[in-house]
Amino acid sequence: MIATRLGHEALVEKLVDMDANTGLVNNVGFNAFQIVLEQACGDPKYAAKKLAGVYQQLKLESMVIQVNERLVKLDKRLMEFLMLNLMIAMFYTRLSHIVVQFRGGAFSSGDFLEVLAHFPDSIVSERRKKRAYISSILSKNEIDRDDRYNRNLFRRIKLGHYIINPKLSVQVEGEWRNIYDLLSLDLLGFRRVDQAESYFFDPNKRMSMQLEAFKERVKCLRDTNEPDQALT
DNA sequence: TGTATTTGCGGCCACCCTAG
DNA sequence: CTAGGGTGGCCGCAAATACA
Repeated sequence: MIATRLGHEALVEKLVDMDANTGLVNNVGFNAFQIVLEQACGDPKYAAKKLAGVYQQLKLESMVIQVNERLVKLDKRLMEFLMLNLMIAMFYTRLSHIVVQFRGGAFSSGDFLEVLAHFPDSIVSERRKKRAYISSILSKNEIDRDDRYNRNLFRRIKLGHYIINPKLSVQVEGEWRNIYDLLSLDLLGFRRVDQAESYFFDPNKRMSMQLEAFKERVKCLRDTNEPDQALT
């Protein structure tokens, strides 16, 4: 994990060859790939120079998730695969800011646009970096969308703003975990310092209130089947 | 094992809605 | 009222499957 964080390609290769388990998660619920993405999202230089090498060495294939008692396989070639992992990767660093900046907001196409701009074309084609395309993926996989290939990955909480479907589960170390049990809602608003694997809280009254409201809403969506009142 | 048919899927594009 | 962009339909390719 440290090796991926630092973008040390040769070391990652060595570890993967030694059968290091890339599915293990750290204390905030991230696996090696998601740590790579978090790093890439916050550091354009890392995205441009280190990302491609480490990405390749991790030898990703696919991930399996569980939604509505159905198993859904996401192949690594699918944009959905990358976008779900990006949402996870941006959970602590970016989501907190968005929640505070825009009342009742969450991830929007602009967040992906901004972050993907620094990704090399070998990982994301130019076409896939366009706003229209990103929007269409978000929309297509929104839980209420009537689309043949809707994978129910996202929940829209207002126009153009999405979060990971609160009823989505991922398999971690052989166990099915709800995504918001794996990612710690209580750590929203904390930030990572330097290369450390831990997060620190930056206290701010207004921010705390917005974050509390957001956390409550997500918990409610996860635990009930009521249609979301705030969505018009 | 080669060919036909089906199904899955990515991406293009136009319409329409929303915010300003 | 307008521009920007979210939304959803659709087209055509490619992989999978069925069948001889």
